[in-house]
Amino acid sequence: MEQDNLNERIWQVVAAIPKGKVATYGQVAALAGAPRHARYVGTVLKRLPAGSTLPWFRVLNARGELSFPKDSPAYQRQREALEAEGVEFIGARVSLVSFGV
DNA sequence: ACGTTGACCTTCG
DNA sequence: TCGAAGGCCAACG
Repeated sequence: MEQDNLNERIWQVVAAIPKGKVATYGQVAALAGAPRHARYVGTVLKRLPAGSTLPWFRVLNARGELSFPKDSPAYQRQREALEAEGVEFIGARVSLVSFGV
């Protein structure tokens, strides 16, 4: 099924991230066919509808860190979810073991 | 239709 | 390695 909406294509890419792996916004955008829409990926995830089982927590920024401030509840929740999948955290950074490169 | 915002990325110092 | 500045493009008011 071809998604004409870039929005839905991003969902497919994020959903295609294997468990225990992570991807940057830039990579998700590139795999979605929009190398310049890195920011838009974040906008889409923020606008993500409730009830969607999309693994948005597997998407990090280019620095290999979470996109939320450390004092944010979402930050701790995302980090916990990633560690539960076997993601190796080095301080505030992640091994950035992408799935495709 | 215009200006501002933003879960970003890359380059320069 | 870290910090600041520029660029990019869709969504929102």
